[in-house]
Amino acid sequence: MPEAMRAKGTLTIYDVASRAGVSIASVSRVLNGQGTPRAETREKVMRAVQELSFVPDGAARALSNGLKEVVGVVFRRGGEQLFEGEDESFLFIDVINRGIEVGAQRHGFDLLISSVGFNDDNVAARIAALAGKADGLILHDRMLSAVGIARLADMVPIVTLAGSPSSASINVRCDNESGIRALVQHLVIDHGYRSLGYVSGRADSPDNRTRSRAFAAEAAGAGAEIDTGPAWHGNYSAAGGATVVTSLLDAGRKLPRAILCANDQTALGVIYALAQRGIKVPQDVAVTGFDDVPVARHLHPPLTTVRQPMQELGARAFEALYSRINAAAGKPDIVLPVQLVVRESCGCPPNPTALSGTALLARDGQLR
Amino acid sequence: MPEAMRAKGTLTIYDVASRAGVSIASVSRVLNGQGTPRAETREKVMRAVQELSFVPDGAARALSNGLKEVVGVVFRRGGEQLFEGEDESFLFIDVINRGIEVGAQRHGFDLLISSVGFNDDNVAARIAALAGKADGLILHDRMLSAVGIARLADMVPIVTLAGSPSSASINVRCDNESGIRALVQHLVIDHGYRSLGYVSGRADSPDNRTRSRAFAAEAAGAGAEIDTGPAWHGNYSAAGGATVVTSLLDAGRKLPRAILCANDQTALGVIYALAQRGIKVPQDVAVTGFDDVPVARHLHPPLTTVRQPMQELGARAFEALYSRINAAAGKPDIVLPVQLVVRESCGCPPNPTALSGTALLARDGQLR
DNA sequence: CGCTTACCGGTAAGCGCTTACAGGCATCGG
DNA sequence: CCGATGCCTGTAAGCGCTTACCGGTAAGCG
Repeated sequence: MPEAMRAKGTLTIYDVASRAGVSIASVSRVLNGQGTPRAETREKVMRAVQELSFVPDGAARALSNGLKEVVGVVFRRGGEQLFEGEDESFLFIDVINRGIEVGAQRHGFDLLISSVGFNDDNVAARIAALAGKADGLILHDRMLSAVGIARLADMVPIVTLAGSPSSASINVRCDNESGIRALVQHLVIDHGYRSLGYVSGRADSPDNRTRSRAFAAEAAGAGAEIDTGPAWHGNYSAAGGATVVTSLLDAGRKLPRAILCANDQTALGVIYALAQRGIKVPQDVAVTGFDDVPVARHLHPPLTTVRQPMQELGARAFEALYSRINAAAGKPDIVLPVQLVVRESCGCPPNPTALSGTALLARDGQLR
Repeated sequence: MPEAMRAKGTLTIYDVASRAGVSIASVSRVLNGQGTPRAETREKVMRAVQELSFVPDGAARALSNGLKEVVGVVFRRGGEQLFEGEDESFLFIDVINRGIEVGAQRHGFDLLISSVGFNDDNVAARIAALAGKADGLILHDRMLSAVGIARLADMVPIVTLAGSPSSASINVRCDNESGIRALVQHLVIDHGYRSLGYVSGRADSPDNRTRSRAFAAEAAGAGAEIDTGPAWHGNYSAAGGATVVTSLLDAGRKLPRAILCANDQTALGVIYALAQRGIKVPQDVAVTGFDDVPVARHLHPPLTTVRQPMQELGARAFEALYSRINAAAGKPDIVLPVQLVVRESCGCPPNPTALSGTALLARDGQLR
């Protein structure tokens, strides 16, 4: 395959050196600001670089100094059948990635992106290949088993998002417990709802497990009844949320006064299914989400949820990885605060200052 | 800086070779399926690779065979002040990127992502650095001047999105002319509107120029009056669209019966500003967008617009780049078809089968 | 005026991998 | 039974860059 870039007369540091009339070492030194080149030398080199519009080869550089300045990011891309509006789901991931990128750029790193389909066979192989091209990896939720992560982790530094910390990898997540607590308290104390249900996310998601556990604990603490069981298992998708409601209703079960959902997507489906059956939100049943994805405010009614600082989640993940790449150790479990966002799906009145739909607002500075 | 990954006992092909009791050449051959290694040799190598969980270094590989299997993607990230809901704007770019990635993965390539802020100083330098790490570059709209692109293009293959083709670079765009034509005809012929206005995008955008020109030509052809002038210059943002309407109104100008917007974001702002002044859409003034971003259907009223095949735009951009990387030439100007999406902002009645809000629909297969 | 000291710049050795080339061994034919 | 013919496998060169090391020149000092 060498014919690939050979075709274009690849220019190298040698070309620059000979044009500038100096040695390749000098060129390298000027380009990297090492040593103390004489002003004249520096100028000759710079001129040659300009004239040839030379760009040093990243691969050679990486090979030589053992640093690629690249971080790999791996995530799942959606499944096959989607709810309309579910396109937005990738927004969640994309916003986090944007945050990673912001952090990365501060250190001259770039992001090497690789998504994995839900039924791709060779996930581990693909991730390994990515690892070979990067200095470290950031894995979104549920990409690899714990052992998979462990194995990978002694090849390259690893940071997981919404996973679990391990001896070898760092995890970054938001404060699920506080978010659920705020939600439960708002529903039970402020609204006085006595019965609650929780539509879970995927069973293998640490975030989901934490939220689920926090839900049970908080509800008990607040003295509310909770409705649980396998019928309440969702999978983070809108379709999953809709299915839960539909089958609950078909089984003749009475719904609790308020339903908490594992994430906003699920809430979207729950609200839809409720509407299908003529059940009013929030008059008959209140519904809440988790994440505060951008569509949340466009739903009818606007969704009460918990905002995760998504950009910052990404930025912190990069920072953690970066220090790990530089051999610095750091806390293996990074937890970011969340914020309750009260809209109308919980039963609160419309907030007159925040028009849903197309309001003109300066954006709250989430990060930086 | 060599201490970076040196810290982790970097394992190399030599380690694998000695553990397997063969030469590094054999290891390489097995790993790449070159030559005809004996079954026994292959097995010994594979076992050693497994046991050590060895992953070949991408940089060394790239240096050796002149192919990094990485494409760089560069785009602008939004400015500072945004409309609420404008977050979605990056969805447009992200969907295209997703398309690029799908195409890339088919050939074992990964995406190296780099966004550029609106007032970053050293854009050219950053892009050049990226070029050094990739086999080719895909540039989103308005990243670099024509000469900038030309200079870059004799370093690495370049594909631009929504730009202009040049002797050195390939461009991929959608069929703006047809989209505008469909819109104008729908408004003039189907609805009978006789006066039209066009809120433009940024003046330096080829897409915008094409749309603007097509608008004038089609309107003239259809016998409609058009309202133009500097007051109609927007900039692709919602704020820009709102400003156009507001200043038109403040200047006491009468609005045309229908307003076409350069993109959906602009339409969002136009609809907002109109609502502010108590002007009804579509009863008083019809409004249309361009792009069909996911929020378009959530607006009030749902936005009539032109759908760009965003995923496919990305996929095609990659394919073009890929063949260019392999020295194959190809058409320098790739144009993809668009589709008129009629909703309610043009004055059409609600479509009962397509509920806005949270309808449950299988998604129309845009691409694969 | 000659020697030390500093400062630059050049030479060359790798970084981990692919692959052209050549050598070894076994098999097959004469 | 010996030479020819392949089929594998190993050796080594080189991809483009960084940097340790060393030699040369000029400046500083006695």
